[in-house]
Amino acid sequence: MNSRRRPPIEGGTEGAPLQDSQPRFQDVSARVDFPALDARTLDFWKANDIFHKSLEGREDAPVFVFYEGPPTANGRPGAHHVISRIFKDLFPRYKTMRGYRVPRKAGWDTHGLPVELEVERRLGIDGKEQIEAYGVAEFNKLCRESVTTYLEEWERFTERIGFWVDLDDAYYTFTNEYIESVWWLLRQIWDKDLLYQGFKVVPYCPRCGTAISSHEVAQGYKDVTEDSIYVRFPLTPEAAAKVSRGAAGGEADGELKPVSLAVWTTTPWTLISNVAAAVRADVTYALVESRGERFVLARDLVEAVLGNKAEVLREFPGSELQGLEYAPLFDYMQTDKRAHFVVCDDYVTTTDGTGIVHIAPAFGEADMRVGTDNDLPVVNAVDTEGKFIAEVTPWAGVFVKDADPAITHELKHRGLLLGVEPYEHSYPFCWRCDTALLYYSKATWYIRTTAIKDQLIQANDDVTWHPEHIKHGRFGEWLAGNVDWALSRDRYWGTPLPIWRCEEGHTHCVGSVEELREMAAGPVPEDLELHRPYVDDVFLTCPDCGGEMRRAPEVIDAWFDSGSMPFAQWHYPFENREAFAERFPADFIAEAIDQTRGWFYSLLAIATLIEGRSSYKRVLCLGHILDGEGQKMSKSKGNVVRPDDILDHQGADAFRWFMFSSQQPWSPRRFSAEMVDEVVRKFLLTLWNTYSFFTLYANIDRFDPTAQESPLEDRSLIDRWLVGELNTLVRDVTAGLEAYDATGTSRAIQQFVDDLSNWYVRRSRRRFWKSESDADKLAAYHTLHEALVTVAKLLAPFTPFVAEELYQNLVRSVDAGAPESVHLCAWPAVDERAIDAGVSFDMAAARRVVELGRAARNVAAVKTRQPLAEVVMALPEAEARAVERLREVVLDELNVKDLRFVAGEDELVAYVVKPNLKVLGPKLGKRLGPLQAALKEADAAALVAAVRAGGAAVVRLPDGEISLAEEELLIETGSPDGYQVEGEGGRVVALKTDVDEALREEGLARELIHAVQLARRAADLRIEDTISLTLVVPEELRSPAERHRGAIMAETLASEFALAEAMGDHSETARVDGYEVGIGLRVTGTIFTVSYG
RNA sequence: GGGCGCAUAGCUCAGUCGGUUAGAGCGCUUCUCUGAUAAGGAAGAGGUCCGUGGUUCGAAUCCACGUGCGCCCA
Repeated sequence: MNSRRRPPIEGGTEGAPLQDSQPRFQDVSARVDFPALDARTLDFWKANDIFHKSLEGREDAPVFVFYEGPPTANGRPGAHHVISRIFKDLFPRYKTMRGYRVPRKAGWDTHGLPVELEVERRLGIDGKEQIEAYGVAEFNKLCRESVTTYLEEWERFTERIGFWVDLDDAYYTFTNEYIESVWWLLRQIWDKDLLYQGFKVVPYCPRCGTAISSHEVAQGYKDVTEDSIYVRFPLTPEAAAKVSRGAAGGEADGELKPVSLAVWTTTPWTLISNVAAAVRADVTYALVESRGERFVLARDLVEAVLGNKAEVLREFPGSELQGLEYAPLFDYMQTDKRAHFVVCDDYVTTTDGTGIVHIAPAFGEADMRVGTDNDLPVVNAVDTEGKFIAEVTPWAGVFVKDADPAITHELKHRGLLLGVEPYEHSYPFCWRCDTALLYYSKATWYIRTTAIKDQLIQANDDVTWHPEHIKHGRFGEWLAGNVDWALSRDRYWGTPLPIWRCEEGHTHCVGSVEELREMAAGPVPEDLELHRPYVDDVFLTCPDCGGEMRRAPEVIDAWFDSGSMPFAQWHYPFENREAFAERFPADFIAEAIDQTRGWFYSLLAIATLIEGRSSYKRVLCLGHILDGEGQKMSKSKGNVVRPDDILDHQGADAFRWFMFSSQQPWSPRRFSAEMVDEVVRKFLLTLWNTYSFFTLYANIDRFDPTAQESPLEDRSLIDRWLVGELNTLVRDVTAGLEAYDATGTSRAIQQFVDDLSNWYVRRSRRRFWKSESDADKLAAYHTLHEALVTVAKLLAPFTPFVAEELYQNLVRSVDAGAPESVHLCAWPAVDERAIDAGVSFDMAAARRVVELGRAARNVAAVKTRQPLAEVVMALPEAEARAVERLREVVLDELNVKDLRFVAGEDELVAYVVKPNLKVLGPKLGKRLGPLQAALKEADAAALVAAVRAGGAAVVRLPDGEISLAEEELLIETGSPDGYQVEGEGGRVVALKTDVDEALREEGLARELIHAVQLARRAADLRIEDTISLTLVVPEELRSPAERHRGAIMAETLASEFALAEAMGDHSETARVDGYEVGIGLRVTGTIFTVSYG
């Protein structure tokens, strides 16, 4: 047993063999307070301006361009903001270490409806009328304040999670400069004649008198059951004749029977405004007769609508119906264009109704589009309060939904009603007042993005998407179905639409403040605020007619603001033309997946309109955060995890590591404090303890990594193994991050740290303990130090705080010339020469047999503390040689005295033979089944003997014999007497389970040692305390205790040892091998004053 | 209602080109190791690989349809 020196613990200095009183590394407690570590790291970064140093002095370095998708700071940051901000941090940090200059300009999104709603809520007002009564100037002032309410909290949060971004140089979308750039962009679009005013059907709340934005509508969908009705649209005689052509009985009686289109609708009140009926060209329709009347409807729906009595007279494609005219049901409304005829459109389906859809362009988005495509009039019989207008005499002033029964009754009275059917569907209601929304057409400004659809698709082709499927999936299809961008909003707090119009109808789009001043009819205040209401007070002189021009009242969609950021963050083109040129387009952006139709689109669309290409080359889509039960986090459910709870307890690195390593970034992830705890235990603490272990012993031995070297080729196998694994890790993590794979890389690092702690350090512990300071010990220190330093660098982008802590202590404390921060270091380079496939192979082989041996021990129920005589193995030759080279490791791990190999596993096992399906499948086909049955019955040993002898195994099947070669069989094993065998994949490990008297006594001695150690701990002794040990043992344990007296004393630090009849002070009792043992301990001194021979 | 995605152990996730007994971690039970560790090791219990049908000698894997969930759009 080696004599060994114990490390001094706090205060244990008397007589310590340390000559150099200064430890080189700061002592590291095994206990760690990550939030405190975060705080001191943040202080260090701030005090030394590390972030800015990572940008300075790199003017010649290639630029890696990152765009910050601006969050809105009118609410507190939540757990879901953590994920995007840490992914936005990971890759810029990595690229910085790869030598790039990565400027990171922060940004804040400040406009939009959510901001207004928040202010409305705070003021206790509701709706546009009340805002105007309150005063737009004051209202907008509050909006401006609102978006900065939580700015400080956001900034603190951003720093706290370690997101490095330049907060001091942030862009805000509400500044005059930003707005001016947006105006310039709109002017470019205007000049291309792509900005126009049109009609849009929007969801509208008739009670609130306001349009409802789509995200508000989404909150208000409910499943309701309403009466739907089937009505007839009587075809004109000419149309009826065309449809009836060739139908049996059509001409027979000489007189043409009337024919009606069968039409279905869930909103009878829209029939007043009907202008057309739509069919689908490629659907088969039928002319049918039912109870003496003739109808046209989709063939597949005949039975569902009219029952099985209907007789089909004729079938024809929908395209045949195109253009046929019918008599309008109501004539209250005049039309200024041709109306009331059949059109074809692919949006018609045959899942409900009749396959013929009634079209009222004023009341449906699809209807509006069909109307536009077919040049139909827009007829609107409803006022802004949702009531019928005066022309609709019977129901003038009645709320449309309330008129449904009367309209239905009227149709029935006129013989136009075919039936009424309750219909369940989801319908939107106002989220504020719960009134059923109406779809309503409304004048709106558009960008004609459809004109550049092909360019958009082409621009998207150059973008790399993570995950890949979004590119041609969700996003690609969204682009393919592109509709014009509805740009205007009838609101207050937003970038004002820079369009002025005179009474003659001339319009002008202003592209700069300077132009505004030039065109203004009167003086413009020097410090004009470009928001409403101030900008509304600026009138221009019309260049065409000299009349007074007033600004169109709308503001623009806030998505246009954020999508303008590549330009507007620089006040481009009025300033910073170079900065823009250098930083367009972005190499990388990252946001949550819901931005596909938000920022990802607005960025792409605006850049394509202006520059003809995408403003980002690569985009990472992030999934949403769910709670521990997989429910969406929402304030109303109260299941929101506050980031501070995690940051204050587990720290930022734990939060980050969880996000990186738990799931792919784009999958929705469950999240709870418990899950982060697991990350802390499994990864951060494992790493920390390895680090703590290193500093403890390195300080005792005054190890200086800069003083001496340990050439790799002179190091032991396990050192070379670790260095090889380390370099493999560097290679894999580098390749992974180049491919933007955070999950695979973080998992690889975690696996390495596990191997480092639980294999390398555990196996090497005694090398650090031993008292001789030889080359082997030095090599162990170098190896562990290199591994920890390299891991710290690899971790720097992932867990920047703990990486910094390790680096400062492991590198900076011994090398003042090293870079000031781990984040200023170069990314580790792979030393390909250190990757030795042979060494990896050897260690993997050794670890496999150790696992098999441990399994065998457990199955045989022989404690590891009980030494065994031998382990016998049958391994493939290369693995046997590998295990031989690592003989000592295997012996120690398995606690056996000897290791030997046998040539063939048949010395150790009984066989089971199975067919090798991969080989036999293609050869035998359907005969496989019978063969499997036959092999179960066969004499396995004989078959194995036959094939091993170089021949073939012959198996009898019902349809004849079959010869099988060795490679066509799989041979498995089972256990002989006196041994416990475990086998797997052609490897067999047999542990000799017989225990002779000497082994038994040695085992008992180890049991005694263990009992004494437990007693030491129970008595709260320090590690370095030496003791006087008294044992009271039964007769059966007397011999082991005496025979292994030296080992017991050495292991338990006993300076005196006696076997006694009765116990003294500090006595404990323990059970050893079923016997009661008394243990007496008395402290006699410390290790440092005692030596062992 | 439409588009896209996901679905494997109680939970979180792997599973390569279609192949033999579907794995890991956490949790649970039992055992074990241990004076760096909040750890480590072994075994056990726990599986309708969402369902149905198809292709194939063979499907968690490929195809079709369906169900559930998420996102986006209605």
